[in-house]
Amino acid sequence: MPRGRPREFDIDQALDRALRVFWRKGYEGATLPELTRAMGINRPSLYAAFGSKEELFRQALDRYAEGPAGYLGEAMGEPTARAVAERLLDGTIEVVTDRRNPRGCLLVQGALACGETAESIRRELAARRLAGEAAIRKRFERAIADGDLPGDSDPADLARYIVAVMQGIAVQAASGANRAELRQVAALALRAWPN
Amino acid sequence: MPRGRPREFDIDQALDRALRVFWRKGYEGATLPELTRAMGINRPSLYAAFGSKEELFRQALDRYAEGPAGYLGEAMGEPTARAVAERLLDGTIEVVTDRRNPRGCLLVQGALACGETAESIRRELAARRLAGEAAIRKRFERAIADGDLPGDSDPADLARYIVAVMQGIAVQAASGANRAELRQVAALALRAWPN
DNA sequence: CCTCTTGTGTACTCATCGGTACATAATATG
DNA sequence: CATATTATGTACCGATGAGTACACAAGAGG
Repeated sequence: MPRGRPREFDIDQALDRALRVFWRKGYEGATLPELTRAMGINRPSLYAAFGSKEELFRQALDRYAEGPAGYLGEAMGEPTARAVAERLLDGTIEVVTDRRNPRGCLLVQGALACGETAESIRRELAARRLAGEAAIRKRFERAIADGDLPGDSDPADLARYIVAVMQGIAVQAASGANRAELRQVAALALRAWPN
Repeated sequence: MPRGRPREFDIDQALDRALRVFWRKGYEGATLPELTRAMGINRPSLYAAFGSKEELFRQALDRYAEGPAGYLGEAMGEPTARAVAERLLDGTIEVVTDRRNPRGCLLVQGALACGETAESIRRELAARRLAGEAAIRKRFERAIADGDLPGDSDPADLARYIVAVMQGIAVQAASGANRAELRQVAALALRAWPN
């Protein structure tokens, strides 16, 4: 049984709300008053529950990976490399054009406007982007073994290409591109796919 | 003859230095102490010469368009749509991997971590990105008239695609991708080009 | 030489940033 | 009921943000 006064808010819901703020504003752009207001709690409660703004951000990143960016993991389960690529692009478009979501990619948006303080945040985000790319590369390596990618394809190049297009799509969404326009981008990008 | 005490610094050089800081840190991430230090002047001189941080940023954007992003205008002069696309991708790679430059694209990086204050900056950057895309689209429309793009190609889609890849490349560069890796991305992207 | 104009440098303003001290409220355990 | 423990809310902290007032310096025109 938990001792002491019980927490009066739902910590998962609060984290979700914080994620939205970080997603919209980036790490440094999200201020504590904004965060606490969106989370419906006050400052000391935030610090008691999450430790600090930076720890809160890292937990929000984890939640992002499980939730809005979950399509990335799901895509890995597609049967062929081409299906993986299609699913990655479609998933990106779906997320960045969903009206309930901020436009753009948290891993891209979050990194900027970093004072020296947030240099560690910048590295963290770059590391997470690279980890995603590495997972895709590994999936494409398997695809070559499976025979659904030509043996002379370079899985690292293909992974980098797909990730670049995904990130480009995210930026375009932030510039105001709509779903249909982004689907055309994805379709064009897939014309380059080896077969 | 100019009246009063003469300015003791080169205003163009100072603007160049400011551009570098904005490029590296974004609009809000660039602080006045950083800016004045890089520019070699003190705060009142900055305000006297440029008006405000926001006006300084806008002037830095103009300089960016003429300087580091000048390849965009040059690319429009290429004889065919494909050559334009190649030049755009190559130019992007050149700029974002030049060791003398910050990594990434000012128009993408600058927008982030915007408090409400800087919402106008955000819009300005989105507008400039869209203006660049529109210029590319117009060039591709001409290419169709010239016959060096198939008549059933959609210039808007192609422009959006190329811009997306350019922006993706810029993000990848910020993640640490090197020139050779980005050239592979560009080569892959061009496999999708209509012929 | 005096004055007018413009640039420079120091030292300030006020707002806001992330983070916290402290008093109080709410629960579990004894 | 008493006490230990944890959460909440107010009100603060020092640091730093953008922007500026003001005294002084350097030139031009008279």
